[in-house]
Amino acid sequence: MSEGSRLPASVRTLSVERRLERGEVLFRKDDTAIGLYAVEVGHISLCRVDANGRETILHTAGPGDLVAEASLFSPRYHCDAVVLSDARVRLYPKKALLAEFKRDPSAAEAFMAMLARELMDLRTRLEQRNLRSASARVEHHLALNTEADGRTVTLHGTIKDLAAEIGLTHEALYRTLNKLQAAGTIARTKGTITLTKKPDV
Amino acid sequence: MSEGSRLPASVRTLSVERRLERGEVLFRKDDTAIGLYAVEVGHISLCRVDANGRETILHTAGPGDLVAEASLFSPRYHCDAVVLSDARVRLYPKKALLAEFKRDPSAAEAFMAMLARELMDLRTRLEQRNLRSASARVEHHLALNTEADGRTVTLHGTIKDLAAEIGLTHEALYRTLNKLQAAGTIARTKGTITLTKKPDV
DNA sequence: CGGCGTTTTGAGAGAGCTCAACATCGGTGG
DNA sequence: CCACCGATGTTGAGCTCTCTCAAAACGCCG
Repeated sequence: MSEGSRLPASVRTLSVERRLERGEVLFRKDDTAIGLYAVEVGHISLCRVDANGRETILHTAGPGDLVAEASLFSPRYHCDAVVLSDARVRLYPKKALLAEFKRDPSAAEAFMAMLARELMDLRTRLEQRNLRSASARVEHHLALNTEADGRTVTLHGTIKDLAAEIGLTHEALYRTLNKLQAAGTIARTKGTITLTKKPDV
Repeated sequence: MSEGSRLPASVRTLSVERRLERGEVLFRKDDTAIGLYAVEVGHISLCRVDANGRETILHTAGPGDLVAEASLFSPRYHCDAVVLSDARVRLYPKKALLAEFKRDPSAAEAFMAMLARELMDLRTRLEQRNLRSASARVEHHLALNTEADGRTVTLHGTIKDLAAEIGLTHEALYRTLNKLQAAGTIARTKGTITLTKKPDV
């Protein structure tokens, strides 16, 4: 889902690996919060069950994502965490983490920085979702994901993955890429997309 | 835009108010990062300009939103901040903020907690945007914004505001609310929407 | 009463989703 | 080496849903 900004190495030693099968429950709402998790493999669904018993998904976390950061500052979890597909996660016990933060302020700062960076990223993604047309979304994504040269975008997964990331069906994405290519906005090679310089009207 | 989780009171005294008119620039990419801003009135647009000179909007911050939290951990800003509509913002100088965090770890913790909470909120919002149908979005929003009773949702602005918040046109929202009401899913009064108990099939 | 913004309803069109079929590419095993 | 298989990539056609543009009813305030 996300590229996964790593937790500082100093706190990684405090973590515990855990493997889970689909359907298992990582934690439930109102369970005592023992820490946050980093998803390494698989998917975890965070959801809440309403008065009618229907569940509402808050978020689906994939490899590289953190789960329940807020549990660090709360005695209990605020939603259920269910394993969607066989997963490997890493538990960072909150006690150890908070102690480490107190012991080493730079670790705390690194964690804050990580949260802040992820916030930025999410806001940008949300902004992207406000764009309705497929081409606008694609261009938005491309414009913000170029290499240093400002024109080349390296694809890190399949086109289907990209489609999911930007909230389009893969068919729509294929067609949009074709249109953009035909229009001369982009050029494609095996694993990259290049933005071609547009004349300034 | 958001409800606006406040910064801890202890750091508020470190802040400086500033008023800006539409079109003014709060900061530019690569400017020295002097701190983060809290938007109190108006809107700030965060954007980046690509190689072709076209700007891409990363985020639009409104009252209650923080801007450039990541600047705390970076020597320079990473995008432009332009005033969209006459605004009042509050600058929290990073030096003072970081010093305060070091002096009082609980302030640091409170800040972290705030970031974590906002992350949760944003992820949920992004999840909501993955729902394509208007009714699904509305129900998602309602299910997650009930009062303690789990059934009543208090509207804090106009319906138009709500429409913008969940990413629909106001027309679509009106029609959807009508449908849900006709279907018996919700009931409406002046400033509230109530979820009516659904029979469990 | 007149004006302004919200609420509401109507009609039409476009864009992406859905379903479906087919091509392509790697990997696997006979 | 070739047949097979699954997943990705690609294209087609129809449909639904929301957006857009328009207009009218409503409520609030000066």
